[in-house]
Amino acid sequence: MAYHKKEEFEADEIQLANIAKALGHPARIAILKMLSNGECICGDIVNELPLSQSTVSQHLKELKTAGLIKGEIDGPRVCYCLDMKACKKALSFFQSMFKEIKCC
Amino acid sequence: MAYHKKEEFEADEIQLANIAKALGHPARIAILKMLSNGECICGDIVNELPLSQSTVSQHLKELKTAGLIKGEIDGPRVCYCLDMKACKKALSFFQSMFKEIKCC
DNA sequence: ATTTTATATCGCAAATATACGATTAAACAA
DNA sequence: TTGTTTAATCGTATATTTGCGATATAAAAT
Repeated sequence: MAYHKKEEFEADEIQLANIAKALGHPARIAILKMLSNGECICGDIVNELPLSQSTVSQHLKELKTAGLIKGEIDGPRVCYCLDMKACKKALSFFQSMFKEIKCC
Repeated sequence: MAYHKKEEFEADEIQLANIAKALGHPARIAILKMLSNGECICGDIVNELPLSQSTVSQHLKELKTAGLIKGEIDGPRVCYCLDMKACKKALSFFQSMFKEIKCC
């Protein structure tokens, strides 16, 4: 029992942790970088990463679940985009986290 | 074989992902918040979190390994502090990540 | 209607993370 | 020295993540 006590923390701590967790793998950082450079098509992302198609798809799903990206069907392809609202919120989370430190 | 392909990514992607991963649990977010509020003593942190002493110690170790905090022995206690240099670097990483988006 | 192309999902194996109690170690107090 | 307090580490159980190939699905082309 009790092998995850995550729900005992405050909502905003959980939310920030979830976003951070989604960023916690180099493949997902690389994906976000590509998206922010305009590389949006799923297949292009698959081709650039040293991972199989199914693995990349899973990473994309995690980013989508975390709310950081959105996928839009474009013919036979899927075009992914950063969700700017969510990204900005994440950034401001991090900023407030690291600002006004009163520690030793 | 090959159950982690993380080393095949670029160094800065790995570095950012490691920092994000360290932030990817609400307990560690809560710890960083306490530290930034001047609550530095290990025992105080243990008392405030709904986790056992050993578990909190593990979370502290992860934050230390990620370079986000430093521990200093203070008599029988240990005083933890944010590593401001590392935190600022992390923040600037996130900022550049979420800035200048040219996506759809 | 069939085939091709692009993406998602399933099922599984290995790796890693999370949590705890028990134990150890280190500093201080008596 | 002995005991006490504080924090780290060990051992272990369970949960989650990572990765792949195989399969399913859905749109487009033939």
